[in-house]
Amino acid sequence: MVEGHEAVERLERLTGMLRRRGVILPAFEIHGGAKGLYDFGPVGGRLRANVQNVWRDHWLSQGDVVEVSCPTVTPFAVLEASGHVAEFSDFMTVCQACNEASRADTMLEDHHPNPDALSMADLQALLDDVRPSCPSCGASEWSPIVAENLMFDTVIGAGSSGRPAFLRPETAQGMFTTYPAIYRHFRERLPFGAMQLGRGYRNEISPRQGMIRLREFNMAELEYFIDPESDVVPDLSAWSATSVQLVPADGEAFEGTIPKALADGIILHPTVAWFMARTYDLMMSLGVHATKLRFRQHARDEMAHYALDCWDVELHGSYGWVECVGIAHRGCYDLEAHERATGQRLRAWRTYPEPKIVEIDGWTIDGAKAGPAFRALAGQVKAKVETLAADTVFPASIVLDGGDEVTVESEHVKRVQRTESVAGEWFIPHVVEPAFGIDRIIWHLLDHAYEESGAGEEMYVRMRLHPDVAPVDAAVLPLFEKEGMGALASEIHRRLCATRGVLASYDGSGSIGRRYARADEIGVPCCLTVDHTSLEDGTVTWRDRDTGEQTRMSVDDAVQRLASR
RNA sequence: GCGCACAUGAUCUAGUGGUUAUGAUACGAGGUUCCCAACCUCGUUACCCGAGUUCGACUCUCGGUGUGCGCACCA
Repeated sequence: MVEGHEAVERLERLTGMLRRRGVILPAFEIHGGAKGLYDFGPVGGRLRANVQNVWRDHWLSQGDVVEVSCPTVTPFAVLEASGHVAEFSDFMTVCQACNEASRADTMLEDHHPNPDALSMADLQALLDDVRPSCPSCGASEWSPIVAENLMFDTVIGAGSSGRPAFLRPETAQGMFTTYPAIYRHFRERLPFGAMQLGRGYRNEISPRQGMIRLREFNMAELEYFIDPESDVVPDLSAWSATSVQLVPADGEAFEGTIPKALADGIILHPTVAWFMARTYDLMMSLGVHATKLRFRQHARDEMAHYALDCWDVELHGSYGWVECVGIAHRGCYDLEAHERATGQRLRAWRTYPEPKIVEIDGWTIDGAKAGPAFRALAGQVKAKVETLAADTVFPASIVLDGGDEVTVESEHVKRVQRTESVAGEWFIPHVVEPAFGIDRIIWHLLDHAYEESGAGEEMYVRMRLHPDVAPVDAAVLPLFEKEGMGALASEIHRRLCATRGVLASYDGSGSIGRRYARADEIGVPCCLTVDHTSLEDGTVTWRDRDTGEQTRMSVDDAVQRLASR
């Protein structure tokens, strides 16, 4: 996956540095480590927090989005309703000849219209019956099927009273299950969004590629609920000059603007286009390189069956193009699924522009007469009668669902004639979901920002992180730790750290050049150096990470500048 | 999950069935230095875990764990 010898070495130097400096490191290493689990260390912790804050502020700025936080432990029934129990299970079988593991349903596709939907027992029976040949060696002796569930399972409560549960594989379900509260919060008016930053869990068969495939990961999802019949179109004019790389499901990759791709029918839905555009802005404000970002549309057969359109944001880095964001139009799938499973109403009310006048003209039963006449069948008779046309002549013979035929006399029925005014209707909102893999994004921020210059012993490393996400805002460096310069620098350091939103580090060891280098390596955007002049007039030099340029300014100005960023 | 390879200070690495296990960088203390990994002195830190073979294992064998790569998997 990693291409080229030089790229592999760069990747090794980068990951080595991230470990050494406490940015990202394997978790539980003193116990031997655990696959697919990573720590954000003393430097990485704030990097992650900064990325999450930029993400949070970006979406909250829309004004119609709220943040919620739901449990990671999720009852079985929730994920059964959402389809995850079925979707996240693969039925594996192992070839007895060559030990190659294969998915049973994949091998049986030619023998059943939809083997993916079969129960484990039925699939086993079909496998025994068909005995497909192994795609690897051609033999056809298979081990019994084993269910591989990609979700971590657990139990809520102890002993026999415990309810089966999973650690959530995505945060989205929490937004769907809490939909009624969100709907109420927004005074029952679409569109609106709910978002959540949190952890998700997938018991991956084989975590690989460092931070790219994790078993526990940080994700951030936004569920934007819309009225499918609304003709309000988001204003995309702000992006009419922003060219992005687009890879449509059919056709060649090209560069173009999002509004044009929508107008040309390549992007299928205006709200999807809106979130693509907003996501592009977010990626830029995090420091992603525009040339290393592309939108790739899912092919029809790649999309979940309910999705109406889906675009991934892929970022390019040491592992090639990696899916980091998915922007999916999920239709009404999720709310409908939970509604079906619970019987709760997960809908929104749509008021018609004009109330609809409905003429009701038909029949119903006269309970006092029909009840005694039909006794146990009265309910069924009522249902049937209410479907009869207004011009039905009684007595009439009708056939009930059970096959019984009854004769309904005119005394059993009453004419119903009235005019009703219907103000609106309930409908299931559609959902557009941008879902972000925070760890993957952070990885690419680091990968894009990491810059080496020189070679061998002379190599110099600079992490050109965006100042909004840089783990440390400023380094305070006394030129020498004597004659009061150290004390003054310590004072400035404390003052900066006491300033809301600012984190500074103090470094007094080694030559000044070495300390600049240490700061550059983890991407500290500026260094404030205290020298002899500082002792005289209270100024410091502000050194810019990227240019190395120094500006002399008062301590107050420097603090002010950092605080207002 | 299968196969191949690898595992030595904080990092990168040398090396050995037998005394005190290399080197560099980094880190710490001191000195020097008026701004970009300089220099001098001193110092701290390591053979992944567990069993086995052996008088003796960091070294050999097996198992585990982790890492990389290939296959499979990836809502």
